Amino acid sequence: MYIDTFVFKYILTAGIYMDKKNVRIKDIALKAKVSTGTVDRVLHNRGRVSEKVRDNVLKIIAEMNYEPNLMARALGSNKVYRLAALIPDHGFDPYWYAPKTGIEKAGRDLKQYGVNVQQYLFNPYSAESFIEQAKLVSESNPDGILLAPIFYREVLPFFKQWKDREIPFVLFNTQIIDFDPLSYIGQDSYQSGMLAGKLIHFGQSHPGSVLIAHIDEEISNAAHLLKKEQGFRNYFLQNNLDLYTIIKTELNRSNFASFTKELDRIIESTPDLASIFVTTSKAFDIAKYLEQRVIKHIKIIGYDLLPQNLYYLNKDRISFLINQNPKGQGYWGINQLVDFLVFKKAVPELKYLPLDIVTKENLSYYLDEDGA
Amino acid sequence: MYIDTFVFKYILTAGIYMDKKNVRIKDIALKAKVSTGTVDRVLHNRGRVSEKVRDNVLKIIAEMNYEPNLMARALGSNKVYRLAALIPDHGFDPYWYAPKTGIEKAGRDLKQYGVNVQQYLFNPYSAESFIEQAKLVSESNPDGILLAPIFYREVLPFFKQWKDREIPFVLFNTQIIDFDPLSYIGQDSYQSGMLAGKLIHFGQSHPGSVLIAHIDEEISNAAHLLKKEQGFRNYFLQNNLDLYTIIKTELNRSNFASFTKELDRIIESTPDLASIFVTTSKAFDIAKYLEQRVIKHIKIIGYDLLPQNLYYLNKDRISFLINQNPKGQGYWGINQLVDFLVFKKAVPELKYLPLDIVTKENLSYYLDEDGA
DNA sequence: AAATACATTGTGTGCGAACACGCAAACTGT
DNA sequence: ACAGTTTGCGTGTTCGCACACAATGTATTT
Repeated sequence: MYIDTFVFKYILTAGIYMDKKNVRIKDIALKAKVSTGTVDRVLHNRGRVSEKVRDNVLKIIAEMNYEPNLMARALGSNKVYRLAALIPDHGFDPYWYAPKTGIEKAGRDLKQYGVNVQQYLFNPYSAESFIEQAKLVSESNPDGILLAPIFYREVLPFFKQWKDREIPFVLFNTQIIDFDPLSYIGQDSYQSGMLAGKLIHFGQSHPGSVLIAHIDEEISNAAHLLKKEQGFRNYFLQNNLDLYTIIKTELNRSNFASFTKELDRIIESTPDLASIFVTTSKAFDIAKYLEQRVIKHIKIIGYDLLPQNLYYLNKDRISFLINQNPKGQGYWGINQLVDFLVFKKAVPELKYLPLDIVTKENLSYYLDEDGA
Repeated sequence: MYIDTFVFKYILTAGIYMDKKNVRIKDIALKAKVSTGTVDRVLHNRGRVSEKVRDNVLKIIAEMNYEPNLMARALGSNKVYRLAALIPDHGFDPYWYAPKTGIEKAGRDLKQYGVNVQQYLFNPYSAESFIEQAKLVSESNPDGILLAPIFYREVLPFFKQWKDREIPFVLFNTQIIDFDPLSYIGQDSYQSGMLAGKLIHFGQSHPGSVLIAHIDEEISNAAHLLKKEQGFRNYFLQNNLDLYTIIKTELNRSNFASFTKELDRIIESTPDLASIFVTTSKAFDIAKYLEQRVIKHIKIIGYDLLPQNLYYLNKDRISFLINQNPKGQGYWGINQLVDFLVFKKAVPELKYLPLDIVTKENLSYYLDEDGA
């Protein structure tokens, strides 16, 4: 009778049990007195196996605590997985540069597993552009899709189509629960609003006015922003900080004159304004304005590590940036697809990434992180 | 002539170049008109190869941009790597629980690569205990070692020994550059002091007194603490905040009476004390003290997500905790060893982990993170 | 009783790299 | 000149898994 030598190889040394190598299909076959082919059939519900044998094999698999060797699996199957990433072009909004790099990093890391990521970029301000690229994605018939579904109405037909064709898709940045996606990767907007509230409250011990500024050229992300606002307001409510006055504005960067004018109006009419919470990644616009007006006492909290934001962060014009980890969103999004497709693991349908508080002093650690 | 079909398989679709699968040794052999064995010899400087062939193969390797398939490599070699982790027992100091879990997570993740991690725990307050466990590590003759070298003098002979025996070792938590370790994983203490300075300054816009509290039963970590203090002080210096008075104390928890008495003395003699920076993971002791004395206006900044700290963080008695990512230190430490031993990658000799600013509102994301 | 159908189980090959082995040609020395 | 050594290179097996294919066995039919 054949017995693998390794079974004996890694036994006790000085009473300390050394984990032996993992159980293989072969070991199970041996113990169950069947061939590896049969074990394989049981494991993958492939072909037919008699009740009796199946039950026995399953029992032994459980007993021996079998876990497949993922490397051997990936090596053997040698399949190429083609993934599509459908994201906005960062030429239109620099925010989208980070997810792109995360996706690219994931692509590099996973290349050895036969993963191939193709990007499809669309104009975040044009629904037609989105539809056009989404069609291309569909036509390319990928094995999985990662996308930032910022056009709710327009994306739904694609979801339906992908679901019918059984192509798994992972969302990031914007959460949509229709047609149950494989997974959503992103930030908890409400909670990040709370966090911003905490930071502002901490930096402003004496009550005063606080401005919430929504700066975006479109309202396509409105759901996000409103959740942030809600979280922010609730922080002050829950902590009974009713001496703080919260005011709010919606600004449009495309018209610089009106942008400035509106801010002028607010500053003038709110002498006790001490902090501004910018719900989008455009805090630098406020910082620039304050710099021009030589106003130094107003603190800014914003989002995302865009170069323009970092410029003002390093000048201490922006106090904190909340990092929504956009690079990580791209990175983990691809990883979720691969976990599902290649490694056949169960993937959580919701993955919130950390809300990092970034300031001048700890910035460097968040810049070139490995996407992890 | 034999040509692999895959070379032609993944070519252009609609003008988009699809990355083909990775180059294999076989492909190189084919192009260089030698056998795979020869390519292998060139790659590993194993056996002898004529100048001419060697140069040609090297050229083609570079040309084709060959990258070995790590999975195939690990699968084939089938070696068991035994790693030793030499860390303090968290029974003596709960701080060490997190690194332990990180090490364990890494062990689980890497088990499939034939990695086996054995822990050796020592009493962080006993040099003898450390020596004893370090000896056990040496005797077990591991393939690699991860350790928190908190006893400087005592660890040096072991470093020498391991270096002689060519056992790579990675340090975390405490940086020691003698006998050049493979890598150091940890935090930048100076920078974290700066960060604490920023936070306290932000929360205390009106000048006042600030207390630096070193709380530890031993001074074994003193180098750390001093660097933190230095960074902290330099924040105030560099920003010309000379209206802030920085005072300092060293407290000892083992004697509760004197601990309380010293704090009483400071509080009394410093009426404008507004913030306390605790350089160790024992901020909860200060929080408890302030709670007992019903003092609410003094803000605390501390380190590390110990359960006791979290208790006071959630009660808003501690404003912020700087997370030194102890779990990540363990996790990445093991990973460095594996990258070096198993995957034969180059590993950075210094890896600083992010200094996360943790508050009640973003705590949850740092608690059950995957160690990444 | 032989032929056929179908249910069940076993065997063999390939994935990419590592490495042991082996064999021929080119040297070496006496 | 011939045995022995060194040099230079090719072959074959292994790792664990997936999957195609081959080979059993059992039941039903003619």
